[in-house]
Formats: sequence, structure tokens, C-alpha cells
Amino acid sequence: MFKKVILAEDFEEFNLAVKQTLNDLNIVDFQHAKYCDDALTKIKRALQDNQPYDLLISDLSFKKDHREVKIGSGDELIQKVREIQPNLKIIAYSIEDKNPRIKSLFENSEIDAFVLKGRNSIVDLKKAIQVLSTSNEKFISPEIASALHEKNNYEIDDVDIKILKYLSDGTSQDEIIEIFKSSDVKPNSKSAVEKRLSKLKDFFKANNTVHLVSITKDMGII
Amino acid sequence: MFKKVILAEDFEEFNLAVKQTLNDLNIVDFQHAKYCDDALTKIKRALQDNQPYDLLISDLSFKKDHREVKIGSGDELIQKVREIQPNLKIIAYSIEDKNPRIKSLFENSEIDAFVLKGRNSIVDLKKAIQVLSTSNEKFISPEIASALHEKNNYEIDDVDIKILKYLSDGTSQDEIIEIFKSSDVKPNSKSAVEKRLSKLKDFFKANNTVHLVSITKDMGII
DNA sequence: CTGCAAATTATGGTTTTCCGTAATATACTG
DNA sequence: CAGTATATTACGGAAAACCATAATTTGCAG
Repeated sequence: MFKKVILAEDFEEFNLAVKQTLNDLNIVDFQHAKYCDDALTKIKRALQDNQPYDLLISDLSFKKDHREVKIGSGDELIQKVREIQPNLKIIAYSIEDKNPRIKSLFENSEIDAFVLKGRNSIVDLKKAIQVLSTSNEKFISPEIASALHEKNNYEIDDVDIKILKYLSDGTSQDEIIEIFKSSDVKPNSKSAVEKRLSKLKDFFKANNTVHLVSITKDMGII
Repeated sequence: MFKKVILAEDFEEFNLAVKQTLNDLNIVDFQHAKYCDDALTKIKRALQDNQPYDLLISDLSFKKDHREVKIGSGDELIQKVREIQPNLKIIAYSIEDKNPRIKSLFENSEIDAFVLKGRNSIVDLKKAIQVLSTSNEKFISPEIASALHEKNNYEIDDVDIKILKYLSDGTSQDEIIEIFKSSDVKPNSKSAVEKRLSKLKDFFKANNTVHLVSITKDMGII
């Protein structure tokens, strides 16, 4: 079982619940940080002192407040931690249930588990900790495990996202084309942008552009 | 101090934290419900048994899962509870920090307190409970209290919201007009809808309809 | 009831978006 | 290198959205 655990989480309630969960598992060496910056500092110091953490549980989104921070999200924190301590086990612990982001966490940041906050999250968290402490397997909350494995047959690329973002930002199609041309984005003709939009509308089953932007916003794609 | 308290909240972590908070305040008669439907049932039964609750703490947004529910949000729950037990003290306990929605809760549903989930929410919650138990004053988490008092000079009415919602749902302007005509919504001409959209775009500084829907979605208006 | 102001509706023209077709360019295969 | 598939670009007409102006209706005070 893990000996030394750190939690990055801004909400008091989750701190409390995780603390209690760890207590149940007889893990007493437990620290928590309400800001990503603090979490990284603690992990660095522990490494220097030759008493490194062996588990990081990290939320993904952190509320902004008066304090100026360098690291604003769990994604960034995890990325940075991976660089300085590659062997650390990492659990992402979040309300985020959107496919692409989670996929990226496993693929790019090599997290070891993803626990979805919800009606059964404490049970899931315990399971995750147990799996991770006894093996090198990954753990994913069952509610999203299936969604994660279904692959999008149609890949939405970088340009698609750019178009969607510009649209949601109030840019007209003609203006987007101008921007693309002046910044050397490859497909930059009227037809190309129109065709891509048409494909996107088809894929997301959107009736029109307003609908498309609305859907993709809800899905967290933009 | 309150004697009998019920919490409507889907996340285990918040349930746990609230339970502990109430314990600190020596409130032991405490129930919680993970679904709005269950909360309403319990409140109804307690009324019938002549042992009504005297405080409801309710989250606003509830995750959808396999279970079919009649009441899907805390807003609706609060509305319904107000009808059957007008004297019940109600604390909305949510991550929601958008002005119009909170305002509406105080004005239309006459909630007694709004506690924002965040880095200091447990402290706020304790304060709210203490204020409510000893007086008829309202309580609002300080982070949003100021934002709440700034008034929107231009009032966005019901029809505006309807138009925005239909738009974000992929309905074309012509279709919206049809729907309005067949359901007797008063201004239902092409011009009227166009004029309202134009006003809305002006007010929200939106370049076009896509932008407008994007902005109002972000603001939590739709 | 009359007259005024505000809201709603009607009308017509302009711009933007939409969508099909076709031409051209690019990439990859044998 | 030729051939084929795919992506990009070009063009033109149709539909939807946009916008200004004017006519009509509605609500209300006198």
C-alpha cells in the first residue's frame, strides 16, 4: 500500500472526503494542496529530501481567485510532475467526463487512473488506490470506461477546432478565411471551410452552425 | 438551532462534508438524498407525519444517470418544496456563480441562503446555518454577494430566453416563429424575433447569432 | 372616445451562409 | 511515370439571416 500521498484539490469537501478515505486504508502520511503551485512545490521538496511521494491524486479544474498562479489546471500540474518524477503513480480525480480530454491524460501524461467524481466516487477511488498499489494496471471509473474505448471513426483535426473556436468567438466565415490566409493555415478557401463545417454538422447531427457551436461547447471540445 | 435537516446532493464527498459540518453544530437528525425525487418524497412524508424538516440544503445541478427522474435540478426541487412547505428554510449549495440564476432563486423561490462551493465553502455553510437559525436574515457567500447586487439595466425577459434556448437547440428563426404562433407566445412575427435578437446582440456585444448563443451559454443564461 | 407612445408586424433589399457541381491540386500506389 | 483516390479550390444559385423603414396594432392617460 502507498505510504505517502498528496492531493491537489481546491474544494474543502473533496479534501475532507479523500482524507477520510485514506484513513480507512490506513494511510496516514497525507498532505493536501489547494493550489497546483503548492502541490508542485511540495512534490519537489519531498524529492529533494529523498522522501518522495508515491501517489498523487489531482483534480483537473481549479477555481481562479485573488491569488496569482503559475499552474492553473490539473492537466498542467500532472504534466510537470511527470517530468520530475516519472515513477509517481497519478490518479486524476475529476468531474470531467469528456472523452478527448481523458484520453489525452492517459496517452500524453500517462496517468495511472481516472476517477470520476459523482454518486459513487469514493468507492471508485478506493478501488483505484488498491489496484494501483498492487499492480501496474490502469483504473478508470466504470461509467466512462466504455465511452473511452469507443473510438471516433471520424477524426476532428486541429483546423476543425480552430474553425469552431473562431465561430464561437463571433468571427464570420469570411473573416476566418482571411485569418487563415494571413497566418498560413493550410486549407483556407471558402469552399474548404464550408465543407468542413458541413462535415462537422453532419458528424455532430447539428441542424445549423449555431447548433453546432452549442453542441461542441457542451461537449467541451471548444 | 435547527433540529431536523435534509440535504439534496448527488456527490458523496459533499454529503460527507455536510454531515460532518452538521455534527460539529450538534445537529444529529440529518438525512440525505442523492436524487431530487427522493428528497421531495422525504419532505412530503415528514410533513404528513407531522415531523417536518426545518432546513433543506440543496445542490442545484444533478448528474443524469441510468435512473429516470421527474425532478432533474435543484431549482425545480426548491420550487416544488416551497409550494408544500413555505416556512422551510432553504440553503442553495452550489458551484454555480452566475448572477441571473442566483438572483432568480432569491426572488422567485425565496431561498434563504446561497453558499458557493469552493475553497471556503464549509466555513460559509456554517455561517449560513447560524445566521438562518437565529434570524430571518439572508446569507450569501461573500465572493458573489457583490456581483449579485450589480443590477442589469436592461431586463432580458422570458421570450428572449426562449429564443436563445431554441436557437442553441438548432431551431431556425423561421421555425421559432412557427412554434411561437402555434403555442400562442405573444410576439411571433419575423420582425419581432429579429428585433429582439438584434437587441440581444447589442446588449451582449455579440457580432452575430453564433457569438450571441456562445456568450449566453457561457454566462449560464441558457 | 381620442390621441399619443410603445410595441408589434409588414415589406423589401442586402449580406451571409448553405449546398451542389465541377475543376484543380496533392498524395499515394503499383 | 501513369493512375487513382482524396483534398482543396472555384463557381453559382438558393436559403437563411440581417437591417432599415414604414405601416399597424396595442395600451394607456386624459
